Amino acid sequence: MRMAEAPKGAAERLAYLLPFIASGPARFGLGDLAERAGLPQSSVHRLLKVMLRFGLVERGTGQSYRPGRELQRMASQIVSRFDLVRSARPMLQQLVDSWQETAVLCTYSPVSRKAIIADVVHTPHPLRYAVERDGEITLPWGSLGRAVLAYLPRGEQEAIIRQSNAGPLTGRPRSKRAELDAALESIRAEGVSRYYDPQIDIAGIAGPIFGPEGEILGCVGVTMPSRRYQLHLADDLASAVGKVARDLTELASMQGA
Amino acid sequence: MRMAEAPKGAAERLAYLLPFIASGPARFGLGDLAERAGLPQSSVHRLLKVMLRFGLVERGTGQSYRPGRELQRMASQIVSRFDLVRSARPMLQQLVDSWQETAVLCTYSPVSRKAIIADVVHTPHPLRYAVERDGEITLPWGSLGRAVLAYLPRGEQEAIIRQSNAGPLTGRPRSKRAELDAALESIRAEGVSRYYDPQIDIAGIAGPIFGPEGEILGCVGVTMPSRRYQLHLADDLASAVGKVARDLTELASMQGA
DNA sequence: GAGAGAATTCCGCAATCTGGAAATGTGCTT
DNA sequence: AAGCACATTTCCAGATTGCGGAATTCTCTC
Repeated sequence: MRMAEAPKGAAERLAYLLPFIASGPARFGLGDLAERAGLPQSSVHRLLKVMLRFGLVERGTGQSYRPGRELQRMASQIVSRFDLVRSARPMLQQLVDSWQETAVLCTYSPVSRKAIIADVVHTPHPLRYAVERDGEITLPWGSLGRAVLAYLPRGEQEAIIRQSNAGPLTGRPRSKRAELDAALESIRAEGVSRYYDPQIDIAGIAGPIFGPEGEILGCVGVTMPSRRYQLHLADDLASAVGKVARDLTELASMQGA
Repeated sequence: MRMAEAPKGAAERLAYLLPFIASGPARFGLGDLAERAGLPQSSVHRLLKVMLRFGLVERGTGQSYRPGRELQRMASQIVSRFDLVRSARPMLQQLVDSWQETAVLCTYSPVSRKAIIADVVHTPHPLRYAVERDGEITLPWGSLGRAVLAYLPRGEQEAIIRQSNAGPLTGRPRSKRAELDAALESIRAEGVSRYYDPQIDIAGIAGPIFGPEGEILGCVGVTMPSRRYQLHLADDLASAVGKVARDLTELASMQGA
């Protein structure tokens, strides 16, 4: 969907294709992949031959490819050391049980410079937002995005802010830079990101999750309509969310992450 | 550890390095990786720069690299569709509860042409074999290996048998080819692999697990000292193991695997 | 602050990659 | 069965990109 992207060089292109395969359908054709990736078929075919040899893809029935068992194996191996999603599940559930609001886990994707919704436990309330797994979250908006943005290295922050200003309008004027900086600073000060915007009727609280070397992995948070936000004891909710985030950070540091 | 392996070309080398990173330590140096992979440092460095750009690796504190968040993310995504290891866990536990013998889950790695122990639940008996996660299993021996080998395409079977004959001695003469073929045939006939060798005091029963397109993913099985094997009602055990294997196959087909 | 070891850059040669187009293969329809 | 449409695979010549030993720079350690 993005344009003006066409990595040069075999290694770059292989790395570039990997996510298309990992997140693509269980069966796909050469043409599909070439189109999705925006690369010439003959080039994709050459790379696919390499991946075939290394088990990253395999041939399916008829003329089709599928993600390879070696890829599966590697994925299991990586995840088996530390599975953030699995570790977080019961905690999300716990948050929903206690507060009756939707709990979300996001992981940060350094490449797309977005946070991706890795897991959700929905509120029992009938009024709730359509938060779905694998959804993308742009970092400068909302409690979830900002909980991540606040802890990114300065340079990356800059790039993201510039990029999302240039990006498509989101229905409201971009917040002023100074305002955003202040918000990020206060997130770092409190260790929890709060967001409350009655105009678009959304509110939330989120806490950052770090890896063993202090790099930000993602965040946990709860989101709700801003009207319901007012009914909660926000500070209690914030400390509950903060605790979950810290617990996950600790887990990530202990296990290999 | 293997020699005479040095993939030519950037794409091949990138694919070649991936598993070293995925299964390597949480922190590693350029030199480490270069040595483990048997490639010149400058080449590895060039590839690492590419991976860096794609988030497959990241810089750690000081001079070190670590597996990247993009790699984690992809792994989670792949695993979230269908996690054989997670699905199998309760079934392994169940087998151990019922039979008091060590239950094992293996996944087949097409590249190394071996099965890899993905999970184990140990028997409560004090006398048990040292079966450990991530351990490698050569296919021509044992119930586990053969449960996989029996369902591999003919060509791959040939390669594996030839390769392991040429390989290091394993303490006993290689079984005759005709004998092995007969064993594999009977495994296919029964749908379960039985192995019983009083000489080295080991026995086991294993069943194959298939993916959505009929490709073999791995196997589940129980292993034990051959003396204990005689005490069990082998047919009941075999049907229990077979059921677990079929259930996992069905799960793998329903979910995206 | 000096030294050891690691990571990074350099550079000329050439092997590997590139992509349009042609050839081959596969599955579906008549 | 035969033919058709579409997807995959091969081909090719030009040149971009990869290659790796050696020199340089950087970073921890003592």
